[in-house]
Amino acid sequence: MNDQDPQKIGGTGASEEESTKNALLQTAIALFSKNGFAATSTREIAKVAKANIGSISYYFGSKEGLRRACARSIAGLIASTASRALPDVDHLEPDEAAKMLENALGGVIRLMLTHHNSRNMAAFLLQEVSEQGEVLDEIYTHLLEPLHKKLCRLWSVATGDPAESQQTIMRVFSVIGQALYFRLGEPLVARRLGWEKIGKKEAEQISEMVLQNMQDMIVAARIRNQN
Amino acid sequence: MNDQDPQKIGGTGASEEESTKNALLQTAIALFSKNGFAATSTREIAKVAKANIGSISYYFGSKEGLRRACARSIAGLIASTASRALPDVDHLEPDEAAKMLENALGGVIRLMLTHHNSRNMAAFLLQEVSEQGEVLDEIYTHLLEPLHKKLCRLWSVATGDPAESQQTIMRVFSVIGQALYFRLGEPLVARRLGWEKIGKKEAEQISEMVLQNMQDMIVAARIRNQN
DNA sequence: GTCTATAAACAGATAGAC
DNA sequence: GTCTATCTGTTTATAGAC
Repeated sequence: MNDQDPQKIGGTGASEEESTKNALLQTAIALFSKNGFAATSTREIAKVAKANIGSISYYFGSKEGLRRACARSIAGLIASTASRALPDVDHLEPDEAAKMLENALGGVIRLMLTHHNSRNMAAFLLQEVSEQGEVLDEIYTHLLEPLHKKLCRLWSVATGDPAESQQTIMRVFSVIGQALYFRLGEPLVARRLGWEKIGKKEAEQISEMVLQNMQDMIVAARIRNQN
Repeated sequence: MNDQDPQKIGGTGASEEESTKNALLQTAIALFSKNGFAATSTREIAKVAKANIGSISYYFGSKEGLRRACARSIAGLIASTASRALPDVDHLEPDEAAKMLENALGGVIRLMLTHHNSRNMAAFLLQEVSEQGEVLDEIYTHLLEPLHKKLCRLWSVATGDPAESQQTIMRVFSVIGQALYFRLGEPLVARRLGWEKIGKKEAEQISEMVLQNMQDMIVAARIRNQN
């Protein structure tokens, strides 16, 4: 209806035999994200992906197996993207660390609010978290924890706060939360602001504001640490 | 057949004829919130509520009707609670407005993170927003918009920012977003902080930190407005 | 108002042809 | 690898007894 073709994501040359598998995966991510896992039937996925219903069992074993594959695919892509955006965190000056935090967060916000696949992925992960299924463990261990620790180290260098203190951990979560909310509450946010949808221009405004909030928080933390 | 008296939610005083209806409503909110609308069968609701399956049709017409009733009940309760917490917003000094924002936000965070019904309600509303169903319109018009406008006026008095500017609207959303994220991402947040769950003590810590962030944002906004 | 039985549609999974 | 037909169980909704 509205989502465009579920294309290969970061995908380079998936072999011809796997194109069906990949189409199923991308379609499933899109539909699960949009309508939820339980509300999406395997028949619908197969139909949209232009595959037959049997192929889901063939490639993924079951509907639950398809869900796991979706989660792994997304987590892996985000992790690799993040490790490229935050290559080396050590030996930085406070202002460099702050700048790196800004770049990373700004990039994530713009990507999450505008890029179609990213929107789907964020929605998918959120549902997995709220349903607390089996994949949650994997998401936490392989994706969230290493990424969050890296951000906390950056925050520590930028502000002088200790990197693994409860305060720092919560503070970093609250910055992430600001960004995520604009994706999650998009229908409400857009309407309240008189926007038809959140496009490139609107994402830029949101990004600027969240980054300014973070900057204000960093400045305040530095002042607190001067005492 | 509308849902006034949303006060009786954990309800002791519901009239005898309506106790079945109320049990169905509360059970539905809990199960829809926990497992999602599509993943929850009417059979399960009836069983948990100790009612028979036919009673859902009898009282609410259909499963979709039950969902609408849940949304209305929650929106009504939140709206009435909020209007009690924020009775009069006019003729305030900046520091009074800031204090009122703090009290309201702190109250919401503590309630949302600890009180069982509030947790369910927040989860339910979030799902409705992300699914963009019919009730979304009602939630926006009767709940979010009036409440958000009130908060923006408070923010305006506290900081000097114009009340209905895009900046102010986004800023208030970002504060709400911080609070909501800790509810939404609770499984991840708790694990990262080494907490088993978010209880009263933990909610207090989160509340303090978010309120400090808001205070920092208000101070920074005041400074910007001095130019 | 409450409850049971049942209809009609739909779900996920699979066997087997090609 | 792909596709169809079909099995088995579950879903919502409803008709009708009490």
